[in-house]
Amino acid sequence: MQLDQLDRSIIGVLLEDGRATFAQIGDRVGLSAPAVKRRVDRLVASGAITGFTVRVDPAVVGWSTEGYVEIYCRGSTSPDQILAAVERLPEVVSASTVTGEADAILHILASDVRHFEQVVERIAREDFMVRTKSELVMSPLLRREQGSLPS
Amino acid sequence: MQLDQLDRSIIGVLLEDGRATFAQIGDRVGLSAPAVKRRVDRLVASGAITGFTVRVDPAVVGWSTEGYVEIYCRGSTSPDQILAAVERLPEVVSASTVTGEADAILHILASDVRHFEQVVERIAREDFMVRTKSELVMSPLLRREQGSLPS
DNA sequence: TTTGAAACATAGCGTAG
DNA sequence: CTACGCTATGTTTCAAA
Repeated sequence: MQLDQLDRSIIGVLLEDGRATFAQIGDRVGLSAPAVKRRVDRLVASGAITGFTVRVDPAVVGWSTEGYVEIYCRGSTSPDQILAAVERLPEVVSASTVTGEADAILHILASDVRHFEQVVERIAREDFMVRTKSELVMSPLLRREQGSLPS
Repeated sequence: MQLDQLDRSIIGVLLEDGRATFAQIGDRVGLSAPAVKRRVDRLVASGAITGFTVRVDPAVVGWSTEGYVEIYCRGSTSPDQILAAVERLPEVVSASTVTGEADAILHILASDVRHFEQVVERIAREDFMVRTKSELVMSPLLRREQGSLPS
């Protein structure tokens, strides 16, 4: 789907405040509330907006340990195999195949270091896995996952 | 702040649907709408909930290139210096100091590979920087940033 | 928790580009 | 024909009892 400038402005407002009313959004982008609603509905239907959520402080809700795991797989491993292995684990928050030495990077949230270790062990036991390399987060300096639009 | 089981259930509902009405949340957790509102207000005031947003498909919106950059700094570099350097760059979506060889991992969204390269170059020019190691995302397999609660 | 007023969402309809 | 604004009605929010 193709977004025009109005769609992009609306998404920009919603990224800042996902509960902004249609009238508030309309004031900022120059449309009436019903017009904004129609566009938001269309953005949701088309998949440009995939959902509405809250941003939560991970430490407060109990995800106090965070880390990245690079995984190295056998040459014959497909992305689908990796996905099938990680999507069962709710602690895996994102997974992507990457260029470079590693085959994929996983982002993991766990309740403590022990829990993190258990998750890594379960991943390491997959039969396509050659080795893993973990990096535990010490201080989260910046966290604005998907917080703006390209200029 | 300490969360009880009700708070955790409310956050769970809001993670799935950030626009759920207080009455809908109440139905699922067993409270009246005003009672839910009071709790949500308290969760926001206490910082457990840091905001409301939309989830957006990064590709649709123009962030079609994604990558991770490990940075290696001089021994004397403080986390604050790293933060100061990256928070100016809107393309840096998260930054954390980590254990292991690298000092920090940055998660970056860019509009294309050229743009990504420019961002990495700007980071590399910081005077505390020794070297960087980039991994470009090929396929995003899984993306549920902060999508659930610890069990 | 209930209540009632104000704000909001949302469908229908007419209009302009 | 698509997208807008306006208006009317049902829902939700929210503060006070």
